[in-house]
Amino acid sequence: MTTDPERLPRRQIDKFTERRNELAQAALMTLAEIGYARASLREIAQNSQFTHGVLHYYFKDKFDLITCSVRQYKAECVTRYDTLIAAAKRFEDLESGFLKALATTMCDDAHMHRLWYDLRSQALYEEELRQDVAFIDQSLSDMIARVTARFRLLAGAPQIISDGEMYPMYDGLFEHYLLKHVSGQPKAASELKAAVRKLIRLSMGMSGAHRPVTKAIKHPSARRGRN
Amino acid sequence: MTTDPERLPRRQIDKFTERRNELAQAALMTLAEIGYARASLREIAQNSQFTHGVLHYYFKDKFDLITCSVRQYKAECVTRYDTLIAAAKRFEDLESGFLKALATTMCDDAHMHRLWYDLRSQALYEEELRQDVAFIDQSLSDMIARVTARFRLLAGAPQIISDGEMYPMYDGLFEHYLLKHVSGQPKAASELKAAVRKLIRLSMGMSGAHRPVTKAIKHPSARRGRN
DNA sequence: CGCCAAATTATACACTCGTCAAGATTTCTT
DNA sequence: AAGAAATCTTGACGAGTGTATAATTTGGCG
Repeated sequence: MTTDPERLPRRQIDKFTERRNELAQAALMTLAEIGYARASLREIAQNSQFTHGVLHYYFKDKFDLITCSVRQYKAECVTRYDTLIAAAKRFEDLESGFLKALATTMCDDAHMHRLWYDLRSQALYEEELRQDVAFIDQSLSDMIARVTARFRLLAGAPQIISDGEMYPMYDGLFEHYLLKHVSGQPKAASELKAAVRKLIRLSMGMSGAHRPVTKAIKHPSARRGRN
Repeated sequence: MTTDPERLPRRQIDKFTERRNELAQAALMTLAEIGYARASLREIAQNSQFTHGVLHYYFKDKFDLITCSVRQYKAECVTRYDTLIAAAKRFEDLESGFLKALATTMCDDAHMHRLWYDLRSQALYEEELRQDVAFIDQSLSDMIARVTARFRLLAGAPQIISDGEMYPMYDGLFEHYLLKHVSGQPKAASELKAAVRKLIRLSMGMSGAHRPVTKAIKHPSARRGRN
């Protein structure tokens, strides 16, 4: 029988959830490595410092472990571009920084991203996953919304497409070039940047060739540093 | 040992591949129903009129069966909008027809579409799947390219974004609203249509509010044959 | 019909899976 | 230090998997 956390003193609850998170983290590694369908409890335990039996001590069942891992995953990736947004004062800086960050995380965190697409696809079949997946999707959509809002502010462009409609397009591009990257195509990252750049321009009513307006935010003092 | 088709008379080859396709079709149903990860050979056979042993008579192994099914799947969906393209003479007709067809297939063929996204996600993990997935992806991209080319022709708009970059955006929207639809959101279909409509307009340099130009194909006779 | 090969079934094997419980070990409290 | 509680290991169970092979049925042809 799993210990009921509600009947434990505060100190033990901390330790309990602490180990839970520790195991969830290890599970996350295994999930990212071999995928949702192939990640068995024994395999997950083997990538941790415990044996497979302990998983049932900290988690009700496999699904409890998976969802705990997934929630942990979300927290890692949702604020990825926020410092970038806060720092960028010019359209070009935000754009180049965003594109570079996108391409970098696609390559460096490829395994985590593919896990996300794996889980989201499984949510098409397993109803139990949908709530968590929908929450993460919304978080990512919000993140894109913050970026695009900043883009519009810096370029002085109006919003001609809603945030909820914008995110799936970015996501479609990311998923597409992620598959190309994982498949070993070396140009996937640069192609992602080029495609997203066009989507940014499109979504703000700029033709691809147009130079961004960079509506003099405050003082248009310096125009240097193109890219 | 599986019978080698190359050593059989022509008549038996037909029967052999015929049954192969028959079984692949049954497998496709099961795959769409319960997903790639959960589709066992016994489950697949149970949805056919045979027992699971016969699968190894017609297929080398499970992967051989899966890929055969996947190739069969592709053939069904790639020419979906071609008659629509050929028939539409005005921008508005093509647009409304395309949007309606998109929404209809998303609802009616939801299980097949979710299988496609399932398989594409699994290709992120299983290298053996990537070639088939890449081929289907390219076929879908070509299909979108034919549609958008027709859009541009009817609206007299220039191409401001490449076909290879356009497809993932359409696909991202489709995948997004498919998940919403499968999750039971009744407005998913109409939201898909609204979002794709905006993407069409965006990709041709029209602001969302603008009425399509419908550059009166003055003398359609001279433009015939473009396809 | 009788026969042989193709086609199909039925069964078996070795393996992995999630789950569970009993026992061993560590940690904490008093 | 001793007992109690928390934690971890070990091994087992039944179900399900892909694969392989022997047994059986089917169908065409001399």
